[in-house]
Amino acid sequence: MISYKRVFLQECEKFMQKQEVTIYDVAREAKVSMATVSRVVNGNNNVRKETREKVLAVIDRLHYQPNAVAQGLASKRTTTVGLIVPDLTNMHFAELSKGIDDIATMYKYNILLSSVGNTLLNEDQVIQNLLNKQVDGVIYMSNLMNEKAQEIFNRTNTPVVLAGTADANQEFSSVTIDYKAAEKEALGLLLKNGKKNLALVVGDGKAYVNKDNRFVAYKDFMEEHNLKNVHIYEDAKTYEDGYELFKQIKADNVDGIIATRDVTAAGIVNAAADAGVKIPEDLEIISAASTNVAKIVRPQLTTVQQPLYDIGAVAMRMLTKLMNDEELDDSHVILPYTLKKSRSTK
Amino acid sequence: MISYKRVFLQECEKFMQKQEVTIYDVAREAKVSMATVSRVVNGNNNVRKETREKVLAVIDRLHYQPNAVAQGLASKRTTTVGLIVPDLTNMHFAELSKGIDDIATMYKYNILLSSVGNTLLNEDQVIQNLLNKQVDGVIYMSNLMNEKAQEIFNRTNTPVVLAGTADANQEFSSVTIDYKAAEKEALGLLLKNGKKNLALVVGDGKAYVNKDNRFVAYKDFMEEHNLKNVHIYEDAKTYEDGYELFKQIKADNVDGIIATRDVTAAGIVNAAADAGVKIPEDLEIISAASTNVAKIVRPQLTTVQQPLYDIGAVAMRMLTKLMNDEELDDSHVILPYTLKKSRSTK
DNA sequence: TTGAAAGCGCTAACAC
DNA sequence: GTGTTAGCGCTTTCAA
Repeated sequence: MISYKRVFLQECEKFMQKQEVTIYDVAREAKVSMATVSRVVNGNNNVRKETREKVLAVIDRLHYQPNAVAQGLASKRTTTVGLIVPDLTNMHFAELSKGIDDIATMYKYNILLSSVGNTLLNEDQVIQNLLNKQVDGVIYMSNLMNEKAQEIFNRTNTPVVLAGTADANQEFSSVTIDYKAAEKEALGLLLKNGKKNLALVVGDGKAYVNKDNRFVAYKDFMEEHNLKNVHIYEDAKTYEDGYELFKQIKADNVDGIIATRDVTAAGIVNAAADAGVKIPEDLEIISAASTNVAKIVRPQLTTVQQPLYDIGAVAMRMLTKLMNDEELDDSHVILPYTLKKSRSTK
Repeated sequence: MISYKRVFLQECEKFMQKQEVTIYDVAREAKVSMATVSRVVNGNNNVRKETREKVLAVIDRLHYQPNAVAQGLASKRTTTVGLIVPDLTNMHFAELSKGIDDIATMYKYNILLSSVGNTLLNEDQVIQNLLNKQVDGVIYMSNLMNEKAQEIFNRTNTPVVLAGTADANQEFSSVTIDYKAAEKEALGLLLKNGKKNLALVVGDGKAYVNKDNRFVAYKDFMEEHNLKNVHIYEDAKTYEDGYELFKQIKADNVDGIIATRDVTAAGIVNAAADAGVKIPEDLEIISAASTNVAKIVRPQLTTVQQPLYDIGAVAMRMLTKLMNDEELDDSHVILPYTLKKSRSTK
């Protein structure tokens, strides 16, 4: 019965649209079983050389390509990993993604992308959707996981690695830098340069790196050095936000700034220039990120150099191990950063 | 027999790891057939209200989530589209991707990402891999499709839309701007401002937008206006490339530049400033792209504003129609651009 | 409105 | 080294 259908389809194909060649067709043409074709396709060694060659010839002639969806269903592995990212147009995430992508490619994984910046879908819906697609693993780079999302991750066996972020309880594997130490070192530089009225400019105040790290480090530092004027500016996400914020900064007599995004820092720098405020004489500024923008703006920004590409790459490498049921040497990798001095500080 | 296995698994689940609830389990618990559960899950109206509610209650209780891989195999639709992009850290592609992503989300498609910047895999291998995963459609935004890739696309029924690029023969649906007109308008501005020694600075000279559009428009323009000194600089991709290139530009006495990337333009601008060359008095420059960088660099860049987000969004919308077997009103959409004058030209 | 059953294209025991 | 066969979890006729 099936063979009738096959024959019919074959006849159709001659006149109609492009065929879908299946493993079944290859087996028939090569006069072997499906299992043997499967073995050849998957590089299994238990195939006689001549058989292999015969099968490969047919595969070539018929332009056979395995259906990865069927493979996925049968083998329970999709060779696909989910990537959860807030916004690809933010260079921070683009750089992380590149590291992830390169290692994923190396290990023959595809990437299923999910943005969560969008308000159309909640984060937990996005994650559930990804898991329903049977991804073998997930890399999470968003700012803060909500409770529902955590619950979902806990209910599944799919391994998860956080890249460039972490959860407060360290329940998930993660790759980060020491954000607190970086923050303190940067503040230390400003203080050493004689600045006393130090401010913190961040994008999302609720993000783990800010709330649980930079804010803490900043407050510690201020207390340690007996500095009373605490200035934390939140929601400064764009160049324009930075440019606008400068008025406030000036009104507050701030003379030293750590900005978490360098587009924001660039906005502040340009606004200062336009207002005749001299950098670094009257105002010093350090960016906690470092993309192209940091070297394009004049004066060039002193930055905390995060190894974003490496963070992504290491996270993906860790994920490949987890997907392979290997043990991790370290579930919470902390990569080194460097404070790169440039013209926006003395 | 099956039921034995089920019972065994259920017993296991109580002690062991997290379960995988299937449509079969839901059907049994709700005392209906798999078909009915399937209908409920897929919002089919042919289900009595009470039955639906009963099933939904069980789904909720069991935390049932459909296996999208199995759905894909059975229905031959994966609700996934492939995205082929050279480099996500290039803002041009990041912006395009955002438009694509938003519309994809709106239509409930996931995005399977494939970078082709990587030399590990050829473009055609990447594309074949995407198709093997049974994506319902593909958005292609790379620079130039090689022949093998075209062949693969032609052999498949999977619809393809090119975003921000096109093929010379217009065989594929595409969304672009009128690159030639934009180029000529920009050159016209430089000429009007008294610049005579006009140069073109591009990244990839083999890219369709350059080879078949900007180069052609440039050469036309030069001929039309009887300008003899043709200067085309290729492979200027980064800020540093731009900065380095300035020496050559100066040596060639160029006084007007169109640069296709604004990081490159920024490099040229900063190099000019460092060399004491005045912009726009001695050298005018227009960027054919416009990202944040164009407004951060001083003097701000005059740019050709491409509606990148819209190009991506329209391309994805077109793809949804093609995947739905709808007719397209127009297979080659051309979106408007604007020449936005700023401080890098008079 | 519901159910039974035949696939979707492949993998992986298991048998030979 | 190769074939047989029973699934993977779902959709989709077709019949009732």
